Amino acid sequence: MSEPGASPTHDDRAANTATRLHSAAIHLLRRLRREDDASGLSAPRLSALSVIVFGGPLSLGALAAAEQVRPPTMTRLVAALEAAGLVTREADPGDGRAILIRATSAGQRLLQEGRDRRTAVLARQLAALPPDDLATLERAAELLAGLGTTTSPGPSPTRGGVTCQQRSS
Amino acid sequence: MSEPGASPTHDDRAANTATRLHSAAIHLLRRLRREDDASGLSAPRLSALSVIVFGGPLSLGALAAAEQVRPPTMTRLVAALEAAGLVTREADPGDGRAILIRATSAGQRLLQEGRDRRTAVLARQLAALPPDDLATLERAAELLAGLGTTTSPGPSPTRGGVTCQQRSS
DNA sequence: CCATTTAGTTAGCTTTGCTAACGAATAGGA
DNA sequence: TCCTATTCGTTAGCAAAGCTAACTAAATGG
Repeated sequence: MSEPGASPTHDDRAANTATRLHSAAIHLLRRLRREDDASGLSAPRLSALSVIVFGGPLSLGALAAAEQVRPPTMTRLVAALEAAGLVTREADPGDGRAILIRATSAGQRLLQEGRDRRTAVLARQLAALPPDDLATLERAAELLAGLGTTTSPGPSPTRGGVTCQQRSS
Repeated sequence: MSEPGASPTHDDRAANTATRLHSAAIHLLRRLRREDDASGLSAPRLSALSVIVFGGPLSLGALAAAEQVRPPTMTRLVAALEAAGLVTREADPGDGRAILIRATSAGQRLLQEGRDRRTAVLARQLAALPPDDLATLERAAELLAGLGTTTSPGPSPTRGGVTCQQRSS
């Protein structure tokens, strides 16, 4: 990038870091996916359930938007969660077209257990790091979460009615 | 976690950070996937091509291991890359069972362009960060890449013949 | 009151992951 | 030397997750 030997510019470092974060994200998720079997819930389902649990009852469209997925995809995910007894689908009293998706107590319970199991491997690896490295990753997670939400200038209000940032898993 | 109000333990912070990194990785990749169409190459193909380009000619098994994927999955990915003229498959002169996968010049070119495009969005966001935040993420990417390779105790030898750590994108 | 828009679903396709089962080639022991 | 492991890659077949296109039902609005 730019002159070899010259100290890299800010933009060069950004591009390089973007590539490496991209790679890291791919491999991190591939590793964590191995733990899915234990909970019986795949990553997309677990992620959607997480939004439902923490984001309160919400519509399918809002859920799809929060998960950055098209409505038909979310329809299928919700159907699977409903079939598993983890969420319910009720008519929205204020809008006959919309539905309200709500987590059951079983869903809340399973989320906790499943997510814990899923991240346990990573947590164990992180716990083995020296404290300052862990702090670096803590801050990195914050920064990465912030990247997605700062697309619009200004303080940006509620961002779709979902509590946001709550969503983990 | 642990006592509310008490300062969190190292393990608590590790668990918390694991959850947030997990979430960040999911959403980061979902955002970047949107850029796939431009290069015509999906994330798994781009990632595999990257290993081939930077990891030199290597066997299918080594490639599958590097990508943390089963051999049949890699067979299909390589077939797609070969059909697109991005890699070649030649017989290994030293082992009649194995094959050597090598990137074509078209593959090298496309990797560069495709990966740049794919990470451009992220790179732009990163470039907008203050230098010390960018440094934090640089270090985080290093740490995350290191997590996957330190599973076995001891210095761990060649790990499958791949240069390792070379793999970017 | 009818036209337009919006919310969700259904249908159908592609890609990616897996396991199981197989053929071919290598390695090692009797 | 020959016969059995083992290993490498492929094929076949399945499930999950993503998409677009097309549809129904409900709400909006002129």
